[in-house]
Amino acid sequence: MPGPSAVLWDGDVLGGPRLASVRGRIPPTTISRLPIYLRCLAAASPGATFCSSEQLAEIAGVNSAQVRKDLSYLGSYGVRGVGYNIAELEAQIRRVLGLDREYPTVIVGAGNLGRALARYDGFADAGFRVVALFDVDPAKVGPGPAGIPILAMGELERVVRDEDVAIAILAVPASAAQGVAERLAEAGIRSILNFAPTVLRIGDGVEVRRVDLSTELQILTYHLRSRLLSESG
Amino acid sequence: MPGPSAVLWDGDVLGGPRLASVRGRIPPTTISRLPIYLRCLAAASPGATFCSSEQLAEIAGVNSAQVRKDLSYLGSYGVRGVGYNIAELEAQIRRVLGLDREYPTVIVGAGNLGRALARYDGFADAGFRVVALFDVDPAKVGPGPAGIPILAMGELERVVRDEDVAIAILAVPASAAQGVAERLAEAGIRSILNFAPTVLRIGDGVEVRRVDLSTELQILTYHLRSRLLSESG
DNA sequence: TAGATTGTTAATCGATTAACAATC
DNA sequence: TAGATTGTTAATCGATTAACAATC
Repeated sequence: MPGPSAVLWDGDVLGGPRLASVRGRIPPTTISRLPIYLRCLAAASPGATFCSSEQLAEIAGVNSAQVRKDLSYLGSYGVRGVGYNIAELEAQIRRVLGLDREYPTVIVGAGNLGRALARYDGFADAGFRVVALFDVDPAKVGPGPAGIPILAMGELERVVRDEDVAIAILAVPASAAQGVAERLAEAGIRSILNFAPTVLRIGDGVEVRRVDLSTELQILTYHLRSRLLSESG
Repeated sequence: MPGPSAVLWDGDVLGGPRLASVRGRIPPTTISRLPIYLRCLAAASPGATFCSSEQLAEIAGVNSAQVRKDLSYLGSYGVRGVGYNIAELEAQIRRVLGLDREYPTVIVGAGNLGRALARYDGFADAGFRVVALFDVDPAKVGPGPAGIPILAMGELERVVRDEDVAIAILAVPASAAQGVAERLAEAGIRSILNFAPTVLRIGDGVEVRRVDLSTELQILTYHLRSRLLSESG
């Protein structure tokens, strides 16, 4: 086993004995594709044991060289002439993404979006357990959707501590987002999924990902418009 | 005026006389930042007339050289030594993104997410008018959220035609997404915002953007895990 | 062995950013 | 003019992809 100074971090810390280590940084673009591959593998033919990069690329809608390069960052899970062992590869991707445990999650903002997200099955399916919703409006406090309680904002720090919450989903108005994000960071949250249409300014210790619904639509209209112009021009 | 062969497309087609043309392709990464800039400009100090690339960069959370490069693709809207005229720049970004008109939009899937999206103010604020929701479940057909009707899937083609719908928001289960996307394409929809956790395989004539909620959370867990490992390692 | 497919190299492509001349 | 800031160039960085040797 190499000394700790030889590796940046080591996939074997949580992994099984059969599996090679993950060495060095995995590029962000690769990370963002791993969940897609995971889903494609889960959807692969039930009987199959192996899956080629070509097949995976076809389902995921990417280039097969990209699949091979992406997977090479995880270590060697392919068999030349055969393909990738589906079960092994799935396990390794889950391990690299940290999906071999459950993540207590809170949703801040119990408006339309927050409540819909609380009911969204996809989160639970992927191992994200929503332990509570929070809202500034005292009238909303009480039993919430899908059996998840809606709590007062004052409870935030206590719940984060008691339930060991690592992830917060931010579904508050843009005007409130920055303030709430700062409170979450202060309470010890290290990961925020931000649905508020605003750029959060927060320390490096907190990872923020933004899901910006209007922005996505506006990018679509750019293409609609340019297609229109090229047709009429 | 240059001949049509000299430009790929021309921002003046819908633009005012004062404004320079947009020539050539705007890089996708730039397009995806334009909505952010637009929001930052709208949020800029109400009294101000000009805004520097440095200020804009600060609010948008990007490098100021990037702001200048991005904006340079739109033509020359800055004044050296002064900054960008906020109102002019806003107008030009809206024009480039095609936001100088309204877009009739449909939401397919009247589940939790579809209904929450129908109620989401951000869409209407940005000029996206949701004309109808659609659902396979006949029991859901009838008056829907925010005064928007829930219609049977059979009505899809008629509504798309009659209301000149260009954008569809896909909020159906993954298993149904591909089939619905093909119907939408067939009906003449050119832009799809896909919330179903699946990669759509569809012709080049249809622009698809994916919003993948579980994937976003899984990217967060990757960083949580690697932070955990580097702390304990 | 012959056929298939990986893992990796090297080329290409595109995006970011520092630096600075142009110019308000 | 002096100070400020743009617009653009060139350097750097990172991501994609074709090609192919390694090898099952």
